[in-house]
Amino acid sequence: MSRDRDPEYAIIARSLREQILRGDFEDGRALPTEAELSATFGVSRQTVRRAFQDLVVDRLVYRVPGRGTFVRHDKPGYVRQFGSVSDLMALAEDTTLQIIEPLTRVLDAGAAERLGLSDHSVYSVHFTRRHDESVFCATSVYLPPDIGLPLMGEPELTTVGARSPFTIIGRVDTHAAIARAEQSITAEAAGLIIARELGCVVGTPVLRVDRVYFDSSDHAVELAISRFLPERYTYRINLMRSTP
Amino acid sequence: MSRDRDPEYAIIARSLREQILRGDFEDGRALPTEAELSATFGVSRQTVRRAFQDLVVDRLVYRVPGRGTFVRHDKPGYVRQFGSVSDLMALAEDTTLQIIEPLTRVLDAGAAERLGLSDHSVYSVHFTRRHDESVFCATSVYLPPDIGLPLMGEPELTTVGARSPFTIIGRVDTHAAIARAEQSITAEAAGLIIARELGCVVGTPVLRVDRVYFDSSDHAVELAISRFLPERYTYRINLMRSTP
DNA sequence: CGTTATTTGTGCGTATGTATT
DNA sequence: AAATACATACGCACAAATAAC
Repeated sequence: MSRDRDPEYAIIARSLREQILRGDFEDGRALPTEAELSATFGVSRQTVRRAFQDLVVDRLVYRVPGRGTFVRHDKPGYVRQFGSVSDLMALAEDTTLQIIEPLTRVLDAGAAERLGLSDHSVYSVHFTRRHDESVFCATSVYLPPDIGLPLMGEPELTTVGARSPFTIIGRVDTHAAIARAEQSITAEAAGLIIARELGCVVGTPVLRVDRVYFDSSDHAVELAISRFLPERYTYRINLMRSTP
Repeated sequence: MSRDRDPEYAIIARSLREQILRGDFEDGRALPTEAELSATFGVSRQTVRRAFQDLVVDRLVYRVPGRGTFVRHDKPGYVRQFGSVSDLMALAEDTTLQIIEPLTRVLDAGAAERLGLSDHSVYSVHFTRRHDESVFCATSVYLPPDIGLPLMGEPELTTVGARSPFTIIGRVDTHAAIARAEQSITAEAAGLIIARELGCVVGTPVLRVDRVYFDSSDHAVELAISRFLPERYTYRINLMRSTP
């Protein structure tokens, strides 16, 4: 009956996710059992199990046969795995971006140098990123003029407050194919601006990820500096010993 | 090789994983369909779907309704030159390790769970790591009993204050060859103990890296939790779009 | 000590929907 | 239009782990 494009299990998963994030099961109490949820939502037990799968993959809960389902005591959050450039672009799949400072031309010697530009003129845009309606990341993007100028026509980038489900690097990739990226990861204390945007206290540790993207001619086409809230985000990588 | 304790879907998943890593589906060819695998393995289509779930979660394949199942061409393995298991082992080349708490048997439910152990008994050792005589990292290592017990004979691990130029994972690798590792990175505030060991103020942001190493049978053989001083250490990775 | 009830895990069969070819 | 292939959803049965008695 419901015009919901979301399948049943996704609705159940979202409902449970909200309750968990609200702290309804904080004291080690178990979540409702499969049988209970199946009754209250009026679906089969298999559908409830399908909903729990998502929560387990997100490391939001763990399940023990014979006992029940429990929220993880260690901070869960949004986990993404970035092992390749495509993984970075796939970020748009389940997150939305909201413009804080629209795309404009600015003078920034540091950013220009990291982009390998002789001039100090770069195009910059600043935005936050959400998953499940909560902000987990604030990002500043710097682009060389030849990449940034054509993007000035995109209302998603030039309108303050605009929300859209895409990645800057996805747009850049249509102009200049990305071949590789250099990435460095460190920890730092949240400053005044970042703390306000992420909704945390000044001085809170945040994860800082700097990425420089290069096209096939090995010219830098984007510098992205992101600050992540650690309790809402974990950076995950799989490492292999050898290639197939 | 396959143990009868493993469920059917795990056997199918392992079989597919081996074929994928061997490169059987490299040229964009689709994997066998659910119906085909269900016939060849003599199981229901649901069981095949359950096997594919694991591969999708591991981002080894992606599935397209109406088309089929395909291996991701940008697997983590492609970044091996820059962020691989061997890189982690090479850490010993220019750093030294100093034992803070020697290798002992402890009860730790959390560590045991992450190692996939049914029992809570694990072997644990805690140490700092130096580069150029200054500490940049404090690490806690947890090992399953069958790996940890044989290491109790190593004086470098059981003597408080002992300094030596090696990595735990290097030792573990001689007992059980490491095939892959899962790594998650986040930021946190230094607690009392970590702050003292790293020589920083309590509350300072530190980079926390959790790694779980797996052998060729996909059994966890080591959990290492490291805290890095951001001003002395930055984590760098190069990401590639495709193979060079 | 075993017994029993509860809860999750595995596996099967079926039906229907949706996207692709 | 038809066939193919994955997605969702229901039903059922039994196994295994846990906890309470």
